Amino acid sequence: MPAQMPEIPWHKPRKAEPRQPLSRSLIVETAVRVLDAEGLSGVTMRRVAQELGTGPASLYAHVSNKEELLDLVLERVTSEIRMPARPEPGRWKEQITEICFEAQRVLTSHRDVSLVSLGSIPLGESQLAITEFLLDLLLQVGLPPQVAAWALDGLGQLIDTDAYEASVYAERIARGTDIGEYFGQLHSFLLALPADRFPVLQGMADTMLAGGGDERYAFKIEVFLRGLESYLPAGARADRHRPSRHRLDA
Amino acid sequence: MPAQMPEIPWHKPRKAEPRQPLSRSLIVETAVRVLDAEGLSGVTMRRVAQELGTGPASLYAHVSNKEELLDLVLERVTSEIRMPARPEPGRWKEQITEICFEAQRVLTSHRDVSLVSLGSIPLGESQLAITEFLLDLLLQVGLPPQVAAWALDGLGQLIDTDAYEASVYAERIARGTDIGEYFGQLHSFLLALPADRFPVLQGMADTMLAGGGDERYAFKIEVFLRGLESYLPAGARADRHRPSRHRLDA
DNA sequence: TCGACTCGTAGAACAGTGTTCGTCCAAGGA
DNA sequence: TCCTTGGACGAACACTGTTCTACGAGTCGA
Repeated sequence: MPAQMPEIPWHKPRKAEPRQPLSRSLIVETAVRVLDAEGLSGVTMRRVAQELGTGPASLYAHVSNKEELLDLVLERVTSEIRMPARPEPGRWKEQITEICFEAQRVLTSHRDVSLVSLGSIPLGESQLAITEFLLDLLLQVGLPPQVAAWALDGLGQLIDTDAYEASVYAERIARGTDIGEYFGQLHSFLLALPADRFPVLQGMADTMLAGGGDERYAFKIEVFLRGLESYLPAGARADRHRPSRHRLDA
Repeated sequence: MPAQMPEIPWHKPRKAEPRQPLSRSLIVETAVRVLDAEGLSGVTMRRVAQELGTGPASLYAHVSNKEELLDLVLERVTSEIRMPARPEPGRWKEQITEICFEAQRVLTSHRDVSLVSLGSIPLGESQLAITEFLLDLLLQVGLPPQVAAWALDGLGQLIDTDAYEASVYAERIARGTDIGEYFGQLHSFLLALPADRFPVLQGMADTMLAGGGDERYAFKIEVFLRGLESYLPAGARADRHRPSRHRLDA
């Protein structure tokens, strides 16, 4: 065996080593890690590639777009949402509320990922599974099919929007904004409004800012579900609907 | 008067000419023009500056941020929303519905500007005026103050989200996607779902895709308003609430 | 009338971004 | 064995928001 030739110095070996072979799912996993660590704006092709010890161009063999990558990230995150075993039409409002909160819990646990879901039609596997579950539930309750179908749309928007709003808050806090001070500023801003043009708003400054995110979220869900309830045929309304008292009711 | 000295060639006059002196409102106007012509992603500091015959750095004397510029753009757009002269509690649901559609009309007439309003607290003058109007209306109807306050939150989210969703559609069309073909693909996608895991969804493909944007929008508004209605104290419910028949009611 | 002193105007540059091009290497098939 | 194929990837392109720094014109006080 002859002595090995030295490397020609300017002809470097092409790469160091990618520990694992690059793959679609590995890239998505990494992107989620970066997302959790630095937020959605931190998820750049370069950043993800760097985390994998390579350059951005390498990602494009497995993912056609940044948009597609983000869709995959969203789908992976959505798959963490744990759904109940089966629909319980007897307590459909409670069950939907629980699902909404579970969804928000998962979404907000991955920074501002919910921004991705706004304005994108949910066609991922987990997203469809959730749709299927809710649709089934609403039909079992007795809602007309068209009402159930459109209601899903609204419910999805409610979840996404609220999750995004919550994450905007969270990001603000993460960036060091004192949330108490922030609310104080908001409060005094409302109080400082000219009373001749904004009499109602100015007088209700406290009421406008009352309640935490969860409380407001629960309220919006309840309003939507009560509205849905009104579409129940008379028969279904009788046995399914046990009107739940609420402290805001008169 | 002596003959004028020639210009030293390499010592060019610092600038050509900004027709009008730069100003905050002129910049915002220009940004809106660019927005209408090229969409939100076309609104860059360079693009706006170019339209004004100058460089991006010049804008920063009047506007501290791109974020601030976009907020100003949103406020200017919002000021185009025409509100009714005064609240009419006797037909509050109809009036709110009209306002929602008017808001959507204005927002979608400026491409995808509604993306700006998602996740930003509406503190602009026109935005506050709308809030003031709706709050006044809801209180006159007889809703408890806390309900009215939180309802505004939900109503705003509904308007913004739907406007954004509509604009995503519109942008897709503007980019040349055949919308009929697109819906056809969606339809056959739903039909191709495995029937064992998505029986309901697969069977309701038509129902899921039924209805145009306006119809769906109207439905969501109606659901939310009916939900709100249920928070009316018994007394107010009697005279204010004339239950409106709806073709989807059973 | 003359400086000083602002303040709006910009060119250049910085550190990023998503994406594409063309080249390289290694594995698989004929 | 050669040839093809497809993933990897350095370099580059055309952008982005923002800052630095110098320059010009105008105003104000002396």
